[in-house]
Amino acid sequence: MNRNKNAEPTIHDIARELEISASTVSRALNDNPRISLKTKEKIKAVADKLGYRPNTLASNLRNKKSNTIGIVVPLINRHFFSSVISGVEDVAFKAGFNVVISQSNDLAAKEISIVQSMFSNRVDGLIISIAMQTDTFDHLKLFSKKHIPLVFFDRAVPEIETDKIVVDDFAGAYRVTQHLIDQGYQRIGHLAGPQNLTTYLDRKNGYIDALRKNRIAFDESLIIVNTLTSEEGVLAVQQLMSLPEPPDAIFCGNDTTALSVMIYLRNKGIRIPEDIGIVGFSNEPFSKVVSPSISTIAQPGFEMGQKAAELIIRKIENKERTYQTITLPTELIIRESSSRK
Amino acid sequence: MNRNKNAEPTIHDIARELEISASTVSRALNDNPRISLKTKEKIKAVADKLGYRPNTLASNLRNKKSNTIGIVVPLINRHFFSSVISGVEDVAFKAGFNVVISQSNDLAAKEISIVQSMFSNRVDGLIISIAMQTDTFDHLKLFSKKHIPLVFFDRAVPEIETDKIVVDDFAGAYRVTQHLIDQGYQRIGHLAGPQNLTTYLDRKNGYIDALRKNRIAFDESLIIVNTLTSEEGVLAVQQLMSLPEPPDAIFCGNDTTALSVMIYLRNKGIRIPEDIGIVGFSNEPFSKVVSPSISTIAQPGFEMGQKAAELIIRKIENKERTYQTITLPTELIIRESSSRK
DNA sequence: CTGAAAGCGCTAACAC
DNA sequence: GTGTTAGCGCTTTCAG
Repeated sequence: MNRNKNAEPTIHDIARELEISASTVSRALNDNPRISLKTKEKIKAVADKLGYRPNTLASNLRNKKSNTIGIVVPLINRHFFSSVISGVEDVAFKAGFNVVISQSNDLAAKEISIVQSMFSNRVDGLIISIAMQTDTFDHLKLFSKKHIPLVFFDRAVPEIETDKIVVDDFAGAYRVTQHLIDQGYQRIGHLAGPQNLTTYLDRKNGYIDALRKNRIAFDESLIIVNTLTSEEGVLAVQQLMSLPEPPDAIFCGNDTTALSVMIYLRNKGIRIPEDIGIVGFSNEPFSKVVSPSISTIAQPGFEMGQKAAELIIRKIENKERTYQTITLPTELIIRESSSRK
Repeated sequence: MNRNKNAEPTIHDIARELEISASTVSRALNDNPRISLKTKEKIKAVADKLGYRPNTLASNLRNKKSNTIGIVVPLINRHFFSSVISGVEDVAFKAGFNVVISQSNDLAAKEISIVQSMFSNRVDGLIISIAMQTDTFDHLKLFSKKHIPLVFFDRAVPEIETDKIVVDDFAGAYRVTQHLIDQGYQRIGHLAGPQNLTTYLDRKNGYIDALRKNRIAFDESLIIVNTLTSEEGVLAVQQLMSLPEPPDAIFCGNDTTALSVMIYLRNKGIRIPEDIGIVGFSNEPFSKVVSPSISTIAQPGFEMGQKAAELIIRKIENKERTYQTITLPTELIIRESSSRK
């Protein structure tokens, strides 16, 4: 029946050509040991001749799996996230999985919509870093409920018990704060991100803990919480510098704000690191090459992606039911913006 | 039959519950006007109650389309490419398409494998920027042959007639070279990328043309061709600076090499832009914030992605058969590294 | 070692 | 406005 020119050849076409059954063809193409080498070869030859390409859609439907891993990130176009995606793709491809990708733009509504669509598309597993905004989690619980592997990376939801790949934000923040203290800075401010996200909460807590361990008085007015965009970095530093006792160092919740803060201060004639020390978080590519270069905490994005993919693939294939939280180490990178000794 | 607990409900389950036929359910869920409002509502209510989620796989198989757009880039983790991906995702999602993504790592073999896998997955269209290495195109011709929409962006294959979204590399290179000349640079070198890629070829030609129009003698020894990594940038600048008559300006084929070249020269005590002018290409995020900031050509990555997605979706939906090449304008961004006047 | 037959979940011509 | 039926292309029991 499938005789018209531009229809894709199917296993039936090649079966008919050889006057055998489609099941044999299917088995041969899947290297089923029950098929003799001879017939396998014949079948593969005809498949080639006809330009046969398996229809994965059909196979997926039949097998009730899509061979696809979904990944949703706040923003594709951000170095950390694109590194993670790259890592996921790297191992997923080698394991024969496709990767479908979407970005939430840090919007809860879009995230929900994406996640539901991925469910409908029967992704075999979902890797996600939640949007800043997201504060309801039914769309994600759906996955756990249906026993579809779910892996959080970076921004995880504490109340959902599943696999998580995070970095040790607390320790990173602690170390970078300690470093500022070691450099002789005494009055250290902090630009914090949304506190509903554990990453930013942990960073703040690491900072507070470092102050406490060093018996430095903790001053609430030195902490500013926003969403850590360039613009908000500028607003925050304005606010900090207009305090009666302005800080002599600022731990910025990410490199983006660290940079905008530095530029603002430089324009005010304030010297970095002499007058004020600046550190960031994430080790964006630019932080190494700006002047002064920015001290920061490196997060291994590519490795996180690889780990997330490895983990989810193991879950997909073994159906193992134990969850783990993998905490990857961060690295303190000391550069010019905080080195005054 | 579908009675076991953790099986997903299907339209048959909801049909049985209401003692109607599955087709009615299908039609209702797809808002087919032939179904009365009442039954639609009843059906949707039951669907909700059962937690029904359409199985897109099945629907796709039946409809012979996957609602999926494939995109393959050399490297996900590169600002320009992740911007393009972001743009593609942006419009694809709004139009109800999924985006599956893969990276070739600039390896021809991996690219071929990816593209074939995407074909087997029956992507409705493919958006691709080819790998540096790729010099055979059968895997791509397959798409044109089967009339599956194919859109090239940035790095296109001249011999395949299809839609293309490119930037005007020639004009960009011309303008940036002209800018160097306007700044009084006379002996301008060029770091070029692989010449099998039209992007890099066009950049070189734009450079040569600008020299010619300005009656500047063209010196072959001032052009170095490599793959434009940081390391190769350093090797290239070493070679250029050891010429009997070294250049007084270098047009680097991308910002990455521009940066590594600058760092090398600075370490040698050569001043930029006073002693030597540097320009790059692509406007990587870092080029704005390094010191000196790098003059460069901005390519609208996000817009390219949006355009590519719009174009391919129109092709997917209309089956229109005319191809177009959209050339997006570039923008010359003059910064410190080339401004000595 | 191979074939027949059923079915994955959905859709759409065709009937009424 | 709704039901019947067949089938998308593949896999997989069950038989032989």
